[in-house]
Amino acid sequence: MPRLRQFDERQVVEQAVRLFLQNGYHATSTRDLGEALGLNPSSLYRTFGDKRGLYLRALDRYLASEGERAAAVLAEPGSVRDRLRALMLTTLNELPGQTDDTPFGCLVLNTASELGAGDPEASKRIHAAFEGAKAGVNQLLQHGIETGELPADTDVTAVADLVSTTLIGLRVRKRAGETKAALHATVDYAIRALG
Amino acid sequence: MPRLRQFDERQVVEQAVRLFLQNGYHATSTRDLGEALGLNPSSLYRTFGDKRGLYLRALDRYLASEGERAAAVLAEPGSVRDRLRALMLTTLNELPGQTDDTPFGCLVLNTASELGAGDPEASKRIHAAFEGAKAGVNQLLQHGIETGELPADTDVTAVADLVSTTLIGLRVRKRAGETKAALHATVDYAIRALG
DNA sequence: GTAATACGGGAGCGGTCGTTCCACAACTCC
DNA sequence: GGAGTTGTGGAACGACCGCTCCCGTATTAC
Repeated sequence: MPRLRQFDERQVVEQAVRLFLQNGYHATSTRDLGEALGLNPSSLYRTFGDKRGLYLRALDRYLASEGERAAAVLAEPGSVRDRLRALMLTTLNELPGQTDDTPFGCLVLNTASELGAGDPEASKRIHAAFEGAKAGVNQLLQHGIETGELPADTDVTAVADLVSTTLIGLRVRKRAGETKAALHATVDYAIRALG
Repeated sequence: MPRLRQFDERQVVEQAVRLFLQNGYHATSTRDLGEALGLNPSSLYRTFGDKRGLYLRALDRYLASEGERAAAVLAEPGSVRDRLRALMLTTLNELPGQTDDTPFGCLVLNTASELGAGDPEASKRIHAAFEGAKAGVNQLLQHGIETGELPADTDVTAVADLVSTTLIGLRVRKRAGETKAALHATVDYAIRALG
């Protein structure tokens, strides 16, 4: 019955992710979004409700793609150490289009820092992301114990907690503009610390 | 010759730190600041130039007080492990007045996340803070080796790098609203991981 | 006292914010 | 083809933004 939508919603949300990654929530105006997404205000508001709605959609999209990315890395063959290293390194990869002087960082962590725990919907997603990361590392470590790569008495919970906390630190340091060399060195230290 | 200033500049800057900690840079308006600081626009702008100037002053004040706090902890007597634990725990302490549902986090990291590497003056301060933290931990570890508390072959650079990255992760997790119990557990894991 | 100087109070500037509204276009169903 | 429904385009709303200006006031130097 109706007229068809003239834009790809998914593509639009992904573009919104980029904008929010670059400038954060408050510094990205609905006009910026409309222009970059090729949407006029009425389309934007009809589709996403309001700016916060679009932000949460972008956050969801980001979580999904990051989750896929992490799962793919963890599912690869190879030693646990290699996969853990790969996991850390992929979180440091650049999205195409971002420059070195304005690294994007992680939308989850940027959200946590900018909005704090004030927005309940955002908080839910942040904590889900934290738990997901920890669970992934946990599972990987467990696998390492089973194959004998890691000592049987490894405190999986503790190490997974530390590794995921280190991952957070790494991504914030990246957002702050630290060099790849420095971040890669930290990754090496972390792998080596596994013993 | 002139009329005396009727407010305590330092007190005003500290109040600005609190506001920026709570709401971030963009979500804190100059009117919010003026109201909370008891300053009308003309006084505010005469004293600090503009909003960004006040922000950088607040950042400087924050860096100074955090630096003092860290130095005090590191200078205390006791084992290296105890002091390292104390250092981590103090970064998780609450400022008076903040509630559990809007934890403040760290102004340095909030700045890094919200503004990215875009503001050169802010970036300078962020990197100085990172380097300072790493240097402090480094020095403490070195001391631990000299007293024999830590193994002589400890890779001080690597451990200091990892510990300071973990500190970043801890503070972001706090800002995200994680429980004290979870954060304290991570601190325990980190200390234990020293071997 | 008088001149000089910085401050306090507050109205108000131009601009941008998030958001809404409405006329019109495009599509499906009958 | 007409009715019904949804999307698009763009102007515009009230609120708030960072910031400036002006004027009366308080203080110091002489």
